[in-house]
Amino acid sequence: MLILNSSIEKLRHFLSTATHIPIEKVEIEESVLTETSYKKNQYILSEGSVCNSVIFIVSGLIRSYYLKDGLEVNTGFYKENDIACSFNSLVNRVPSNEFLQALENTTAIVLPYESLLKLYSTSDQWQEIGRIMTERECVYLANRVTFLSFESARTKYLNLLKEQPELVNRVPVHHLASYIGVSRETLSRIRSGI
Amino acid sequence: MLILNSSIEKLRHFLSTATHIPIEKVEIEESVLTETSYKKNQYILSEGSVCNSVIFIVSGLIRSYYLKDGLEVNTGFYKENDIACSFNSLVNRVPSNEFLQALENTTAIVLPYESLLKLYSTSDQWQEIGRIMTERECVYLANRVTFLSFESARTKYLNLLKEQPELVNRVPVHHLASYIGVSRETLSRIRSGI
DNA sequence: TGAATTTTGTGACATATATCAATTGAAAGC
DNA sequence: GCTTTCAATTGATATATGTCACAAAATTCA
Repeated sequence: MLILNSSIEKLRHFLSTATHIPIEKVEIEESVLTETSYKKNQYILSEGSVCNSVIFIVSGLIRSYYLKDGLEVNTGFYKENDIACSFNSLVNRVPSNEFLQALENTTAIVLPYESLLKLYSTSDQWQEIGRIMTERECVYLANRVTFLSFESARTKYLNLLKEQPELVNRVPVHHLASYIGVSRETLSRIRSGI
Repeated sequence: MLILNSSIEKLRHFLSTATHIPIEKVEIEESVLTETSYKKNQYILSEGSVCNSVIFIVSGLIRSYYLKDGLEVNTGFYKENDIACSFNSLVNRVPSNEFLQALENTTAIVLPYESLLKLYSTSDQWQEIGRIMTERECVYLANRVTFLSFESARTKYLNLLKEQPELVNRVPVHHLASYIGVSRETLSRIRSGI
């Protein structure tokens, strides 16, 4: 058995909860999935490659980032029960401008994009899952626009603490700083309460 | 006839182009649509109301904005061949935090959310249209995050010029300023080339 | 057409945050 | 355990951009 049943159950449970589709209607053919693991610091995707799968994280932590003037700008963190991919690259079949890298040893279930498309075309349930998951992403991104663009450094950090408190204890501070669009020095000062 | 055929054709053409679904497969039952017009400055949706429809703009211009500390922050502009709604409110059935207001006299086709859900549940084509349109929105928002958060005022304005040049000639400058997260004075100086 | 309102443009000044530099502290590797 | 690399803190300084105040255009509308 290439893939643990417990991992698949975790994925089904996650999809059901996220979409409000009853779990018994969330059917996944085991054969299209593979379980993979990534060592800390290992790259899952590099700039310039087309993202060919979505991965559901069973355990561990991944970050996405791109390079701006040679410096890393973090765009997201994905932990257990999150789905990670380079979205634009995946859906538009273009080279990714971002990297995906494991920040911790990670196990994940990989669903190839081709298989996802097949699921879409053969299953109403999956078509709906795809739409709802994408809607969720939109809502998340719209919030991110608001907070990143129109709030102070302190507010952005407080919002991060409120919305994703788990990250703060797992992700190095300089990565968090770039994720919320603040220099690491400024974030350091905010955290020390100045 | 409540609704002009030419408007419906415009909508079908738009959806076909945006999703790459052949136009003959984009079927819309006329009875679920209504054509409406809004006078300049008229409100289409107010903060606190639940957004109950998506509107396809046949002609004219609409903005969305929310209030932050009593001041307006613009979140989007929607012109001919754009779709406007308060996304989070629409898909999560919660009161909107934003306003939708016509900036020009506008005609639009209104599709109630209930009808959209019905289309989703009875038509594979529409399920796919919904998913792809949502994917497009995600890509747009992800770009917006990048530009608003990590670029200088000048770069943000230049990017706006590049990506949505039509807006610059139609939208008052102070609205553009708030849309790209810059004070109107700063934008004024950027435009005058200082 | 003329008054009133809204929009845009400039100057002076304030300030949040970035940048640079140096230090300390923690983690990784041998 | 010691060395080396990486991460976090702290201070001094620079700067982009915001804020305030006022004036000039441009629109609106009666």
